[in-house]
Amino acid sequence: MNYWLLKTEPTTFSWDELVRRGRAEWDGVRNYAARNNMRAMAVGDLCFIYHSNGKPEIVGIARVVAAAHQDSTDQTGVWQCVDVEPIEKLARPISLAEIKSNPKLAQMKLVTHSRLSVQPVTEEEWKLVLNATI
DNA sequence: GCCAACGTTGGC
DNA sequence: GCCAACGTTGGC
Repeated sequence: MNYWLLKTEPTTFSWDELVRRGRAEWDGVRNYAARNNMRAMAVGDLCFIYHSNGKPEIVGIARVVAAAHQDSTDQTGVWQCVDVEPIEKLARPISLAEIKSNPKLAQMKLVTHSRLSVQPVTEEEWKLVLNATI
């Protein structure tokens, strides 16, 4: 199983909205690197949900429930998305500042490739973030 | 295929 | 609102 991080602007689509819907297409991604990461996802993989813009922080965990398929908001056939469902909110959100200040997390794509909206997370990083919430 | 111009993202 | 980073576009 692999781990990922999905960015979203909460004013457009927030964690709470994902919980309200129960399941959602992670659509609207228009970046090749991000799309390729979604193609690499398998059902059962876990994703951090990250709120960008305003108050940057990881807020919750979602699970991939459908592998990459045609993005219903795209007419060109180029873009794809996965479906995810919310699993749980973090015990407390982990801010970008906190991630940057932790030397063990300084290599996260969130820090080194800050604009990539769908990114892989290593198992070690995943555990370190979860440990930080306790 | 290079690279300048331009648009977007997203932290601050 | 500013601006750095970076992806995309298009002329040559």
